[in-house]
This record gives sequence, structure tokens and C-alpha cells, in this order.
Amino acid sequence: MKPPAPASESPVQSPVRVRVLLPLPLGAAYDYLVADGDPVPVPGTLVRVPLGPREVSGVVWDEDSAPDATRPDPQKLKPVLGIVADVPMLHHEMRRFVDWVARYYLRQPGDVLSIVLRRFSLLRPPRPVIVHRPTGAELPRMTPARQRVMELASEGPPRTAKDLAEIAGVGVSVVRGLVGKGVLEAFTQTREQSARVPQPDFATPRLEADQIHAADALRASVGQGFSVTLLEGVTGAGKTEVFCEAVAEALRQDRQVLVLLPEIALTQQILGRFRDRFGADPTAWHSGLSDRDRRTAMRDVVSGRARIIVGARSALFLPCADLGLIIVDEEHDGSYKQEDGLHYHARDMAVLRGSIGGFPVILSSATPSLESLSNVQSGRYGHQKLARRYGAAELPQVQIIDMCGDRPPSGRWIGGQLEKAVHETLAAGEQALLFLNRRGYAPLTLCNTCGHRMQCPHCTAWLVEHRYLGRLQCHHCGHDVRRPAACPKCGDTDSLKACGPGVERLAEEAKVVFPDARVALMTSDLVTGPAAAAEIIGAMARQEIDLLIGTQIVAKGHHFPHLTLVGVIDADLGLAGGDLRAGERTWQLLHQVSGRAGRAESPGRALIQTHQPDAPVFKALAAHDSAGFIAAEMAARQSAGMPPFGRLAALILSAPDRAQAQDLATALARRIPTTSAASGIRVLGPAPAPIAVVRGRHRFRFLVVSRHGQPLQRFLTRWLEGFRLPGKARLAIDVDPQSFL
DNA sequence: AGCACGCCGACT
DNA sequence: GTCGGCGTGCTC
Repeated sequence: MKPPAPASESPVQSPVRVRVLLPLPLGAAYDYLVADGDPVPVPGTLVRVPLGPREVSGVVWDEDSAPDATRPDPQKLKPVLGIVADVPMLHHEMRRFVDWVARYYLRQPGDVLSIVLRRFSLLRPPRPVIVHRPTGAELPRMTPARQRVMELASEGPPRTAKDLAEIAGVGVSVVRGLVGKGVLEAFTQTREQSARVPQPDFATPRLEADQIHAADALRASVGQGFSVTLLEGVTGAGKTEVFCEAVAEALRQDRQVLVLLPEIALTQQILGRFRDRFGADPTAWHSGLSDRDRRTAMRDVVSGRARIIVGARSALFLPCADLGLIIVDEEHDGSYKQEDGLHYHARDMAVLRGSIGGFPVILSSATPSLESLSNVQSGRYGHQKLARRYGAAELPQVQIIDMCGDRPPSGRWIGGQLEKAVHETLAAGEQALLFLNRRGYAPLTLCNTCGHRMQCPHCTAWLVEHRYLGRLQCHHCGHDVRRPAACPKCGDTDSLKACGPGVERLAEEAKVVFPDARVALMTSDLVTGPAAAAEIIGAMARQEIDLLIGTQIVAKGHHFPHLTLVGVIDADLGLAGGDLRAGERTWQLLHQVSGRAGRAESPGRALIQTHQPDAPVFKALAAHDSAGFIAAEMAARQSAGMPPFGRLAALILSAPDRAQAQDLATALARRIPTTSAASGIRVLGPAPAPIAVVRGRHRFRFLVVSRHGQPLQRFLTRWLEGFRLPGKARLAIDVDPQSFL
């Protein structure tokens, strides 16, 4: 303890104050003091600080222009306890990214920081290991066992005594003996699984003229600051080869590359394509990683050793050492939108990260989102379009089947025309795919005696029967019960009846209608990881399956060379419910699914069963009129002021008690800033949410519609400022909602 | 997010 | 009479 200096003499240096952002929903960074004489941690440093009675880690944040009045009493400040060792800085770019994401999605910066920081626990240095290398000394008495160990030690990477002994097939004592004789040297190594370095020119592909043109443009954009380019081309046009040229360029410039994929755990074969092109495995990042792999990946990412990172949407929050390019493959895919926790859209945030980091972003798709197309039209994004390549599958012939005129018997879903087509395909020794975007056996179970419907006790939703499991499940909250033998209402036995189709039921029907076919089922319930996916894809490739039945998982990236027929069972499924993007999504999905049919020698065909054969989306699919469909859809959105011409935010107010939820929604409606109309922002609602109750919470929804360029976030902040929620009520804000449930 | 403080039910 | 339920509010 130093004696306090008299105020009149040497002016006391005011102790240094730093801002520290904590990974908690606290609203702002907190101020802490650096003890006299301690080094002042620079922004980005991970520090330990006291918070109330506990001790937490946070990141030293940048000073902002917060008015002094909002700063806490300097007397109340607590000291920084210490700097966390062996952890890299969170660099400036990443800190700005955290702040921007928080501002854009109206969340506390600490909430966003927690997504980044929870991976830092993976960075604790791994235990050092003791490994061995030859000293070069000669050994007078060489035995066969010693010989094998020495050979192994001199050729491979340094290994542990246990590894050497195991691989050489000798006892550990042999290795120990060699160390004792001074021919092997033991040394400590901090375990670094140096990922092999990808080579930009390992296997350069031969590209077609239009691919060369696109590749040149993308390559030229690398290293030239921020830009966004939409790379558009049908399946088989060679988009991957093209964007790999941009990847190669980034590698040449010693920058890291992040490749985002939807549901990477199920589409592992793209990793193989990177391996073939660059001669080394990319670093994979997804939820299916083992703890050990995740650790290695994280260390490689942060150190910069990982040069190509291929990951699911969450990879966007990895603190890469020196990111120089992001590629978003299948950019239109809905799974880029995180729907719980922080509702972020990985494609949009990839663009944001590129603009902060000053590097290019490439969006790749066969069926680009209207958002991206609109950005191309306005000139904000570049556009590279690939033509169909020679040798690629021809476009399948698409036929729309009016189910009003081809009605299968009750309880059946495969119409006469589709049945005939499947028979023809199987007879020709080719494979067929039946697509139904509905998991489980049947979406509704009702009692034939009393009419009781099996409903989720926590949600406004029917329970979906999963017959393989013998259970009824709610797809909204996960409620899961055994399928009862008797009706829970009237007690009648054997009276419960499945209503409507699910893929499991479709598979059952297919086995009856096509008794000689080998039928397989592919759904997200069954395909839970890379291994399961590879098994089905392999069986398809080996033609051990004749008829594949699946949900949208079959549409994702797999190529089945012997598949020539695709049947869409209920194409209207996604159109119901009046969702803003229903048409667009149906278009993208059915385009992708029907594209699975056909190969170079024999073009495939797609049969689409629908009850609304005149819907524009089906007419466009049959005519392969992509431009026409997009133009019509764009025009409709523009006249309605909907995205991409306007912006949306959904507010969902929920509470266990319906009356309370409704009262709060009404109270919130009264606070809507009156200048909103003038500023081009409309608020619709409150109305009960389409799914009125989820997980036992009653939900009321507002939809905020703003014209482009209007300060939507500022409006929301002003509206919600000071609105306190009592008790168990919650308010969820979804900026740019993708689904409207 | 934790964790404490604070006011109402069934128990050593 | 206390132990404990979780509603409310604060943490630099």
C-alpha cells in the first residue's frame, strides 16, 4: 500500500480506466480500473474482472463516445484482476463485428460476445507430450525390435513412446532403452496438429470459357477490398471449381478463407472436392465435431494455420486470424437463418463481416434469393453467371400433374401417372426418387369413434406420428409421447387413425405399390451425421437402392448418377399458410429436387403432383422459366413493399397466461411512436401469432414493415425504450424474419 | 447469466 | 417458529 500523495503536491495520476465487455446481456461495457503499475491491457485483451460477488472473463473493449453522465461513479470502479494467459486478442475487426451484429439484431453486445467467447474455452493449451527423435548416434547392438523403432522414429513425425512401441509392435521398454543408450532423444512438444497446408496450384482444373471468365473476375476481386459477387449457375455448371479459383488466390495472398455451407454435417463430400483441388483437407467446423477435433480446429483457426475453413453458419463467429475471403454456398438456403437464440442470418452477416474486414464475399447458388438478385439489379453486388456445361445433365423434363384429375384411393398419395413413371424407370434399371417434405408417418392422428385429435399439450399444433419409433411428436417443442393404444378422450381401442401423408407412410405405400423395388428412406430423423449420410449416398451410387424416399434432405448437394425420375408428392405443402416467401422457397426447393433427376446420357424427368396446377411457380418450373418467375415474384414484392424492397421485423410477445400476453401487446401497441407513418414505417398487429401457443406460452405478434433506407432499428429502439416486461413475459425481436410462425 | 434480497407456505 | 419457493433487480 502506497501512502496517498498530498493533493497539493505531485498531482495524483488518475488511475487508468478500461472498458470491459462481458459475455452477459448487460447493455454496455463496464468500466474497471487497472491497478497502479500494472500493464494497461489494450482493447481485445481477455481479462478477469469482478462482477458482484463473482469473477468473470471479458474482453477489453474500445473506448466509445458514451457521455460521461452515463459512466458510473469513479469511486465505485473495481480493479481488473488479471489478463488471461495463452489466449489471442480479439482483434479490432471482430470487435466491430460484435458491435454491428448486436446493433443490427437489437441485442446486447454481450450476448453476441458470448457466442464468440464460448469457443475460447477450447483454447486452453493442450497437455504437452513427450515425443522422440533420433539423435544420429550409432547403436552398436541393433536388434530387429530396435531396428523397427529407429526406422519409425527417423521417418515419421516425432511420436510418443507409447505410439512408437505400438506401431513397431514392441514393448515400451525397447523405446526407453534406446533413449537410455542415447540414440533416441526425448523432448517435450506442445501438441500442435499442424493442419496440412493447402496448395493453391495442387490440381488446377480445366475450365470452360464462361467458367474462366467468372473465375478471372472472382480472382481479381481477392485482395481488392470489400465486394460482393453473386455466382449463379445451375447444378453441374461448375460453381465450385470457379469459386475455388478465388480460394486459390486468397491462399496465394496468405489469407484465410471461410466457406459457409448449409448443414455441412450432411454434405461432407464437398470436403473431398477441396482436398482434391488443394491437396489438403480443409478445416471443418460444425456441430457434429468431436470435442477433440473442435479443439484442434479452433486452435488452427485462431493461429491462422487453418487456411480453408469449411463450416456451418456458426463458423461465422470464429475469430479467424486473417480472414481474406468468405464464400457462402447455396446462399438462398433457409438454414442460414438461425431461428433460436440470436436470430441472425449467416449470409447477411457474412457480407457485413466482409465489409468490416475489407475483403470480398462470394454468394453462390443455382436459385439465388430475391434479396441477392435485387442487390445485383441495384448494382450493389457483382454478378457472374455460368452457362450449362457440356457433359452436364440436361434439364429434366418437368411435368405438372393435376391431382384433382389423378386422385389415388383414400390413404394413398402416389397418383396413377407417377406410379406408371416409376414402373417404367425401375424397369429400365434406373433409380427413382419420391420427395415429400414432411417428416414422420402422418401429420395428424384422430379418433374414429369420438373425433378427438391428438394435440400437443404445450403448443397449437397436432402431434406427428413417427411410426418407426412408435411415438407421437410435436415438431415445435419436442414433446414426445408413446403412441397410445386407446383414445385418451373416449377410451376406445384401435380407433386412432392416421391422417395425411408423411415420408414414413409414403415408404410404406411404395413397398406395396412397387413390391419388387428396394426402397430406402432418407430423413433428418434417420440421417443424423456424416456417416449415415455417406451410407445412403453410397448405396444409391452402388445401385443397391431402386427407390429413394425422402424429405428436403435429399435435395442437398448429393449427386445420384443413376437417378432419372423425381416424383414430388405434395408440391403444395410449402405454399399453404400465406408465407411471404412461400413461392420463392417452393421454387428453389422443387428446382433443386427436380434437378436431381437425369445425367448426361439420359435426361431425367420430374413429375410434380399438385392441386393447383395453375400456380405460377409450377407453370414456371414446367417451362424452365426462371427469369419469368423471378420477375413476377419481384414485381409482387415491390408493389407490396415487402423484402427485398422493404424491410421487416417481427416482434413476438409471449407469456404463460393468454390474457397477460394480450394486455401487454395492447400496452405495447399504445406506445408505437406516432411519427412512424411519416417516416415510412408501418406496424401491423398485434395479432395472435400463427402458432398461437408454443411451449405453453401464448404469443402475440407485431410485424414492422419499413421502406428501404428507413432506420428500422432506431425506430424499434425508440418504441421499446423503457418498456418493462413483468414476470414471465418475454419479447422476442426477429429482424429480417424468414418464417412467420 | 448468476446471485442476492425479499416476502409467503409446509416442516425439522 | 424456521427452510425454501422463485419474482425482482443489480452487477462497473
